[in-house]
Amino acid sequence: MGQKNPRNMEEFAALSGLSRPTVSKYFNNPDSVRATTRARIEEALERYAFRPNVYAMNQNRSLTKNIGIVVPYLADPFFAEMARNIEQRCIGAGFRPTLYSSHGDPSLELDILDGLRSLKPAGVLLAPLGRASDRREIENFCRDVPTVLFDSNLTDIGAAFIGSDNFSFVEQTVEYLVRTGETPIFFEMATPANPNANKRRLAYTQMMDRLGLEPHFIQVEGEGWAFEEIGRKGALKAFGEGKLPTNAILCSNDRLAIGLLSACYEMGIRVGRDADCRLKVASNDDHPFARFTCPSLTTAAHDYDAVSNHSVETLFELIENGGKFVDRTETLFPARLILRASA
Amino acid sequence: MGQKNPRNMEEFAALSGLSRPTVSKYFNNPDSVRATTRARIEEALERYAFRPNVYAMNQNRSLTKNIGIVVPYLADPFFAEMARNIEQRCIGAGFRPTLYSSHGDPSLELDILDGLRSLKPAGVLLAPLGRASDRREIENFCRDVPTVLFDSNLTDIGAAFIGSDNFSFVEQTVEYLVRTGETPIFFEMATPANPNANKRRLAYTQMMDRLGLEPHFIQVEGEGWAFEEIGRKGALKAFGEGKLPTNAILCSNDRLAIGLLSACYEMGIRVGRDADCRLKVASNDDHPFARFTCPSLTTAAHDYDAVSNHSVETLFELIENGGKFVDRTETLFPARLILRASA
DNA sequence: GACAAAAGTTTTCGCGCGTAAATTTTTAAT
DNA sequence: ATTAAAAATTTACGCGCGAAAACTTTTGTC
Repeated sequence: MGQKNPRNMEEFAALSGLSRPTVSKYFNNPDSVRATTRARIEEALERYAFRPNVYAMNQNRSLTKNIGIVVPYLADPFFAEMARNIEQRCIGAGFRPTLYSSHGDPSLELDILDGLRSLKPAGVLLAPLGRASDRREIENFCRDVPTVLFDSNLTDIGAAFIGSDNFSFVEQTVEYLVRTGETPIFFEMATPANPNANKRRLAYTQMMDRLGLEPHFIQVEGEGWAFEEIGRKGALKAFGEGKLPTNAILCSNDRLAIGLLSACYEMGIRVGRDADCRLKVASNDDHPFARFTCPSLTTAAHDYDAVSNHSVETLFELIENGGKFVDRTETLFPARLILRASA
Repeated sequence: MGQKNPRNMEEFAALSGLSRPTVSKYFNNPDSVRATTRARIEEALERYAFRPNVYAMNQNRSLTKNIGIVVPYLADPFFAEMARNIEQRCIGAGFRPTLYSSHGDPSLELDILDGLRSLKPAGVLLAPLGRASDRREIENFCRDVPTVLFDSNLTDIGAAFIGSDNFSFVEQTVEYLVRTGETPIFFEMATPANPNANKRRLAYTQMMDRLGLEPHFIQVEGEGWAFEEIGRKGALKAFGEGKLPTNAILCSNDRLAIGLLSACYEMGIRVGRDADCRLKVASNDDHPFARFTCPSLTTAAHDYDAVSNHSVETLFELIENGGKFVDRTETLFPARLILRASA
């Protein structure tokens, strides 16, 4: 303890009785030095507090051990959960993940990618904003930096896409509602920010067609990412305009449903399966808060783990593959229906 | 467009007709070069895509322009919102913020600080886990890196603390409930992770004492950060055990309240101000979802903006002051009572 | 218009490390 | 034990920039 900590790798190497490049090799890959050498270094690491200078390390490397994770809206616990999962796996694989949120702002999304570029990351996991994203710029970015898209697809951009199978979501929720004797009305934003929303609308139309039922829509106004408020306002308006054509609503996503359920409560509309309930509500996503709505929300759940695992695995493959895949793959995971009290 | 982009500052300087160090000065502070020089550089920047190498830049600097933001649990939208606010202000001031979440894990919290250390940040904004945090290690970190604590205080650690005045929260909610003729029972976790929770308990006891009322507690079991589920389970248990001593509950925080309200709904206990309601519920925080609970939640709101602004401003002062303050200050912002339907 | 002070620019050096090439040591097979 | 091959280590060099010191130009004053 009387010793002074080494100021750089040279000094540290001297203290371990080795040359600096040997120590350098160790830090880049501990298995690349002999076991006896490794032991000496690790012993020295216990005695002295030394960490290689990150900046000097990365200066002469074309690729660092950094991984960028970009999500569209971190205030949505769905993305926070995804990010957590992904972060852990990156750390486990010896990478340094850094999390960024576009906060719903396309120009911020580009700024983040711009900043990421100068960090020379080994790879990037990007959940784009969707419709609002600047396709052109993101495409440019993906050309330079190995990037895997997740959650929200931009056709032909990025080395691969991993997400959820929107058809499977709507298929299961529609089928369930119809099986219980209801005809679901599709509740969504008129101009959704996210491409998944469009796929869900399409899936609803197809499902209703297949089942020989007439599709109904409630398309609410609103821009941005404050979905709960948009859902609440839209529901209040829709309920105020008169009787609904049927007694069941299928929300495009859980955050809209949270708003809609709060509107129902406000207006005294009982929701659920009981005989005295005027309305059944189901939704899609299995948002972390879906089990705490009133009533708790019947919804089609993302396979969080599968999507985040497969995204990370795909990025690792991409990195090992030198940043390029011969073919761009799209992997979709099916939903799992979660029955709760709302339908 | 036929030109090739410069590979380094040397080449870029040549293209602008200047020497490299002049350009270097510009990048460190555009105002440190003459207006005519600045114009020439900025003109060249338009023509060629050049960004100084981040790693070479920071290698010889004792302090970078990085700022670390560490929150305890990012899946809580409260922290996501705070982080967003703070991020924006840092960017506006020319810093590079990076966001980290401890995900409720003390060892991860230390890992983050450890990683942050090697990034040589100009400063760090840290919202610690609280009770679970490793005080000793965080204290060490704060000795080496200019750090401002926010949201959750660790006595005498960090250069300053900025948070909310827990007494003001409970004072207002208790006073309101009592004014409306109710005697609030304090609903909280038996062993809360967060120091704010202890302060709120104390404030409740003091308030009840001051008002000459008998304090009542419901202290629910549970560890970790899944507060909604803890609140829900605890409420189901408490309601199942028989009649409550009074008809009003004050939750220690909104996330517990969200769980409690979902339990009320499940058990058919009507909550709110109406005559047919058996229970009034108020809470503290004004969580982003508090307006969407059923009924919407009466709660004491954090002054999000004030806390995040003042945290950032304090950090900037600290940085300008060379990383040290002569005195450690603690700044607390009062709450603002938000009346909604639940009480 | 002369001259000192201030501001801006260039010269020079070194930071801490990665990495290719040269050298040494270890391993394994004869 | 001998020796070639493999693995580990050392030598030597350069990356892209920051920053102090030396030098030059601009600014302001009388």
